[in-house]
Amino acid sequence: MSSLEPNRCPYCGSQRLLRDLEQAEIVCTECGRVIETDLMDMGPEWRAFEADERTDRVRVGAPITYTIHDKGLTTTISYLDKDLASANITPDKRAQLHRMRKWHRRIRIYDARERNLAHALSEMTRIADKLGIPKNVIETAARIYRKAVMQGLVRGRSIQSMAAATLYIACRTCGHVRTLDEIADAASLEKKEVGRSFRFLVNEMKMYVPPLTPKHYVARLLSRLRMRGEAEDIAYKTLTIASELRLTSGRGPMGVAAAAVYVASVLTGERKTQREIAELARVTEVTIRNRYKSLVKNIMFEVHL
DNA sequence: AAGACGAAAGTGGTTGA
DNA sequence: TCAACAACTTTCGTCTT
Repeated sequence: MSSLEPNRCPYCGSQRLLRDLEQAEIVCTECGRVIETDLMDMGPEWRAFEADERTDRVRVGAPITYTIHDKGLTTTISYLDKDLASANITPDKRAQLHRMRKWHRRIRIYDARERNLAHALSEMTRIADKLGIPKNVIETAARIYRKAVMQGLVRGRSIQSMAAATLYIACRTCGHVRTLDEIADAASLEKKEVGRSFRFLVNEMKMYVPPLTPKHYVARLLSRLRMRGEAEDIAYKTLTIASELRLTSGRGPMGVAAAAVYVASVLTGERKTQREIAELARVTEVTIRNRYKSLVKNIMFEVHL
């Protein structure tokens, strides 16, 4: 680590080196040359908003401190094609200046993007860790996010909500069932904000995101209620019939799933209260009742116990 | 007393002119 | 941009177990 870092400027021999962690560089204060770039920062992550973040924020993953990466110290190359004495310059020099400006601009855009990406990635990892979302989903999310950045879709929107939305898309496409609620919660964002970003991304990127059906939710509800076997069977059969009868379209899938689970609990005798199910499904009892009513009305339950 | 039921008013988001 | 609209929630009184 520090033994690998130079303590003497290779250009002028000076030992007055400045280790700039913000820029991840070592700079010689004598001749001003940058000696080392892309230093690894071994210190802890500085930003921590909650008590337990302070303890688990260690130097792993991408840095998220570089919100203002250059502290306003960027170089700009004048667009006046004049020299110091305001005299016109040769066509040769003009062309050179033009090239310099071009690359200067490109490099700045490039590392702004990288920084954005790094920030987003750490955000996504944080959310995913909280929810126990597997690695492959995070990677899918990262790919989608990178694409979004390249298409310029992230600019002007909060990185957090875009990161959360991307993660949600990844969950959907990978078949990993998570509600928008859960992800918004873990990201400490408003559901509607994440939802907006989600819809925006899907529209702009013309992605196909497979819809979530009630069946996706049923397994989770059942396992949280510790129900299996027969109840599982009944819930799935109910949903199959319900979707054939078009009772599910236009309805919130969670409400339908909750109702199916309730039906199953009643039919098998391992009765759960509506409130209990409603709480887990994050819908109200009234919604369960309404779905449940239409299920009962439209489906003849032939109970084989 | 807890749970289920249902009416009525309120909420936030979508849609279509 | 605005109003109509559908789905869902909140609230609350009543009925059932």
